Amino acid sequence: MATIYEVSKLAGVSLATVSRVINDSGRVSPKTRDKVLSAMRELDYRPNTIAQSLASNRSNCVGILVSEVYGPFFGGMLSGIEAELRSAGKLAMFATGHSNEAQELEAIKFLLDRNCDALILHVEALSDEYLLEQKDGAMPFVVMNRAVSGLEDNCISLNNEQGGFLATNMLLEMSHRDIAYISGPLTWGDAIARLAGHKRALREHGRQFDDRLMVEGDYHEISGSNGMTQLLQQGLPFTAVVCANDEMAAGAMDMIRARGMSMPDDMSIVGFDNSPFSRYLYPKLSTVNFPIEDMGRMAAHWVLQNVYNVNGVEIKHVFDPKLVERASARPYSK
Amino acid sequence: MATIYEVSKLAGVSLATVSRVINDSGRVSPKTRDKVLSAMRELDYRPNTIAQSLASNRSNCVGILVSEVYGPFFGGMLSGIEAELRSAGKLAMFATGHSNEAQELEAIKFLLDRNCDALILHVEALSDEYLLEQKDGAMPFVVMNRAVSGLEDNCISLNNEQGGFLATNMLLEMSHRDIAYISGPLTWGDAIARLAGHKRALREHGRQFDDRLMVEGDYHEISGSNGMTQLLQQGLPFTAVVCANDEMAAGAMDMIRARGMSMPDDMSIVGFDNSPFSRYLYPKLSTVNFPIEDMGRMAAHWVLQNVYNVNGVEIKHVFDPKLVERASARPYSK
DNA sequence: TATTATTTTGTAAGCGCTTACATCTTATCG
DNA sequence: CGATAAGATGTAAGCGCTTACAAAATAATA
Repeated sequence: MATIYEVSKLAGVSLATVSRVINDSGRVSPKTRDKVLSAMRELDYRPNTIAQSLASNRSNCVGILVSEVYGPFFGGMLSGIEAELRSAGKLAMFATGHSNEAQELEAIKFLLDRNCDALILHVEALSDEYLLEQKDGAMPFVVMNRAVSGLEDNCISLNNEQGGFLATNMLLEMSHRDIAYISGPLTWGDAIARLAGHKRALREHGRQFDDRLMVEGDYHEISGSNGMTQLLQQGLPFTAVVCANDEMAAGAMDMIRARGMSMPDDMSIVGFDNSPFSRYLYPKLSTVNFPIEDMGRMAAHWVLQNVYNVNGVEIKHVFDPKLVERASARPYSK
Repeated sequence: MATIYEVSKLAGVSLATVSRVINDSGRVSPKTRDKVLSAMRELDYRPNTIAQSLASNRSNCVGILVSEVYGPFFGGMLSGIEAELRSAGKLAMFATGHSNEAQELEAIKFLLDRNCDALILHVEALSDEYLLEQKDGAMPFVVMNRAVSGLEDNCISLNNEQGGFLATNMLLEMSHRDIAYISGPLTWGDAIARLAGHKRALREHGRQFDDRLMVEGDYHEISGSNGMTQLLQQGLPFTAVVCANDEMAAGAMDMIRARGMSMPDDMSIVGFDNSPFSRYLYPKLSTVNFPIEDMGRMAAHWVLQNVYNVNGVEIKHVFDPKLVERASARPYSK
């Protein structure tokens, strides 16, 4: 592999000049630039990025920490981030934290050691305090999917409360009166917010929230079917259920069917996330859209602007969810 | 950030000695090692990986090229690779090729420029010839999901033919006689192999393959429903259909239902891939398992063994698919 | 045209590490 | 106990770039 030295020799100029044309920095006369450019072409020269990083203290890499690389959610996020970064010539490297504090910390260290220029974090176990402490540290970072107060400028999140509201509100406007709710783990902020939105919708429609019509799941399919069983066994009447994510909705639907009920006739159901598979379900699931890919792109923009000084769109910190109406919910008629 | 120089000063030894304890290379007396170790601890020293790479000509990064980072397939693959690499202290960096030759080539260059130590490629547009040419190049690489002849040692793939066979064979053994097939794009090797397996099953059961009962899709949902429509409109009788992937199966199921038929009573259906969502479908989809995560891990092992000399399990180049029997197919009874 | 400002180019000192080689210690053995 | 081998440590030359700073070339101005 040719080095900058060989290029400089072939072009008959100094190292510095070659470096200048590579980085398009400083002034170089058109004539010299051409000489250098053609020398580079002739030698098929490609700068050694490692050496560049060492000398410039810039790696052009951004580290991405996700809980899992698996699943539609993270897939969408990575996809958005990578596309955006890539088109700016930056590299994405990733590590996983598995929603576990020790692993998240270790992954951050791992990425830090790699001399990333910035971090995009989707962390679930790390505390707000920890994140706050890093705010003025050396490493710029964005946090996805959380709205940490005092750290608004670094966060990109969804208005989960509004999403929860939209789901229940739709059902209410369809004249459903008794609406059950299968929540996500209430140790997580997004689950809390979604539930809060559900309650607000109830309140605004003059309905009272009934504890017994709510069960806490863990965002996995099985907790959706278990939750549904529990709800059904109580014998309390309800004609619709909102699930805090699509996985649990899938589980719930399975159970509803197993009980011999049909959807949406006997039971309306709405999910949350608008996962790719939600439209494969039967009936096609009405759900709340989570624009995770757009949010990923936005995170990448944040980095591009704040770290690499490329200016682009204005950063949007809080995204709004939208309802996706399909076939799993329909107006209630006695 | 402390540098190796400060460590050496604090420990009262030379740079070389510190480097030796960092890399656990060469001989260092226990006493000195302790001194160095505690100096490192005291300074919270962490080696600068960029500098290490430059000096040692090793980056400890492996580049991963996938078509998309989206979707269950690539998600599983990345997940497997990352987990394995990570536990060996190696970094995964990725880029996307979008099944497009120019983009795949560019992504490879991008990764190459990043001084990866090896590449894991999931490429669809690049020709066998191109891959063959790279075989003895400077950059070690594994290719996923293809079995290029002459490059067996670098490939990790699924026995797609066998998968296609299993799907159709199951149906045949359930006494179905007329089985339709919705194929993937026949420009791709895996689609061709799956279809070949289908034909073999037919043959082994003394049935003749009928052109009219086969349509070519593109692996997306919509082509599954379109394909199904086409199949149904011909008026030829058939009681089961196998789809070359689960997405198309989802589309086909939708159409079957839209036509007022019910599954598996009026029509049996089997998919391919065992995507996570396949068990959310109704009825739960019988399908052929694609152990993509295991294959990802294996690719990582290949790299670990061939590039980093860490020895582990024996490399398995061709994986066998397994049938996952669920509810969407049942024995035929007139 | 001499003088000064401006643009273009070169020089050389790192960036933080690895590693061949040289040097100095300590153990081994006749 | 001296010679020799083996073990421990140090010296210094890079790895391929960037970037102050200095120097040279060119343009602008009086």
